[in-house]
Amino acid sequence: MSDADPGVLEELRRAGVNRGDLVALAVAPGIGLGMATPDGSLSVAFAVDDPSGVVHLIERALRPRWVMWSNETAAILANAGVRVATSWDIAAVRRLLFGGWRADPACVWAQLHDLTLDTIPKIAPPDLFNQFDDDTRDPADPDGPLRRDGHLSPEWVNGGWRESPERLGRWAQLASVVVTRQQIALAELRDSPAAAATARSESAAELLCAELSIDGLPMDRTVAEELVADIIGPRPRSDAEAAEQRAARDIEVLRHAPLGAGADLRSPGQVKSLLRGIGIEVPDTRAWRLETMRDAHPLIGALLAWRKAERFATTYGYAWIDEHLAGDSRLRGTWTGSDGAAGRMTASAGLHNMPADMRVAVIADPGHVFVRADLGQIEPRVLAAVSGDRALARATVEDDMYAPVAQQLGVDRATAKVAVLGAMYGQTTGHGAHALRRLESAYPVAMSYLADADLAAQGSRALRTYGGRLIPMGTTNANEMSERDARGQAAARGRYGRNALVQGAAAEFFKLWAVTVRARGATVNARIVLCLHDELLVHAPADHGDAVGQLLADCLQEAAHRWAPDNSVRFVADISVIRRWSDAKD
DNA sequence: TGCGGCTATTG
DNA sequence: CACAATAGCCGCAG
Repeated sequence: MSDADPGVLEELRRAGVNRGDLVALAVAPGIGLGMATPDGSLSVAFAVDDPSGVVHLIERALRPRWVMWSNETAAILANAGVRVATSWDIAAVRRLLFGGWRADPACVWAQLHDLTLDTIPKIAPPDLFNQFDDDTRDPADPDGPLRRDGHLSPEWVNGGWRESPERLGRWAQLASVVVTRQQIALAELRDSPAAAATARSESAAELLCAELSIDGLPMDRTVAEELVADIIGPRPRSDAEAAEQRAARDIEVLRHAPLGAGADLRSPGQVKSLLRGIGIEVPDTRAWRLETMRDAHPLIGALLAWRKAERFATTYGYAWIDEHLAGDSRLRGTWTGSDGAAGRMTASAGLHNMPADMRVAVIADPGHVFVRADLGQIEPRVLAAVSGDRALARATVEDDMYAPVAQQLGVDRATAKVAVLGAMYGQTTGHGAHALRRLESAYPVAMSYLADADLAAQGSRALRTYGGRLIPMGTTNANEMSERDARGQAAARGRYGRNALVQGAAAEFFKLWAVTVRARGATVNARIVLCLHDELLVHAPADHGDAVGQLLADCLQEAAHRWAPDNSVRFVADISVIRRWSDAKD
């Protein structure tokens, strides 16, 4: 650790930095570190090999809220083993305020300074453009981060900010300017009083994402490979052998076809022709459709089995294991805190859509357990909370809220469930239509909340979730399509908007729960290893298994109280302590 | 080579 | 077979 450390801590103290105060941070390993406070009381920059070490020191002494341009900073810290408690993630807050996906510094800066996004300068080819570049520079500060037109310099944005300690200091200063403007913008959202709280939990979720990407999901390679072998056979030793296995799988289906009828089973069109050859006419060849005609011809069953094997061969086979499962028995993907639409967490490497069969290979380390918890009926409970429907809220006192809803509607439970889900997804036709009318009279507040969202989205008007996240509604070019198509598109937007408010609020609540668990679990070495929309998988020392289970339940109540302070809606979770993910009962 | 369509998996 | 996502392969346009 550098000699500068005690000094910098003193400087923060002198500047009056306390627990939870905003301190903007820019780090570049091997170069240095810059820090600044929004009120200008502190601005430091110095060279240091391991900036994360300095951050760690300050974190232990003061625990400020670290302002970061994006979770790249969180990743640098976490890679160095430094896990800060709280942050203000500028990119995450930008997505909250303005929706969409783009959140790079140039874009954030422009938007908060009322500059149009299409005037953002792009990086120029070095030799061609240098002569013109001078025109845009600020004569008083030619190498500075700001251009005369107010935009950030593309040279700075594209890595120039980390070239020297001085530049890191200025980069942190700019971040501290941005955070103040973001706070003002959040406060101006009068219809979304929760927005500032959402900004903090979404920021913490970015810290969690950086850690999830680094930690990975415990997975036993031997068990995973055995499972793959059971389904598609042993690992091929050459490309030729792989092709042989592939052909052998194809034969198992094609031997049921009329003599000479060949088809590429990977081509939906050719499969349709193949089926026509055995007297089966279908609009598409999806599994649920073929399942209903399994008895019609032995080829159908063979084809469905082929599909399952093919899925493992192409997506979750040996190549997937080799690419994503590291030597330390961790399956790693890249996590993002908020997708473009409704704000759910997403992950690559198939972490969110891994076949359930693969869960047998997700095994806790020796001496450890998984504590798994999944929220029960999260979307209808969230609907009750965000719409403020007292009648629907009363139903949430039950573990199974569909039971009282069914009683209220005078229908059976299955019908009630389909009706509620249909209302949230926008189904207006078919079997659900009758029960939907009953729903409207029993829960008018919740149903009109959904209908309003539907109507606004149909009119391409942007929406905000309960937590304040903007759901932008793209306008489609209606004069390029028929009247019928235009109506279909509007209806699709309506369904999308209706669902986005429920799914989006549920995602925000889930993240608040997750970051609460992250904060409280640290003291017993409990680490979240998977977030699955309404389910948390926590890896913890076996001795603490039951305590962590209780902690997950406590954190849920804490999150519920902070998120919807009137406590009218009850949230429930199913919690179990297990050694393998597949041991959880569903 | 890029992209829309189809398919499968998860919540 | 509604809402969301990631991911692979095929077929077609350029």
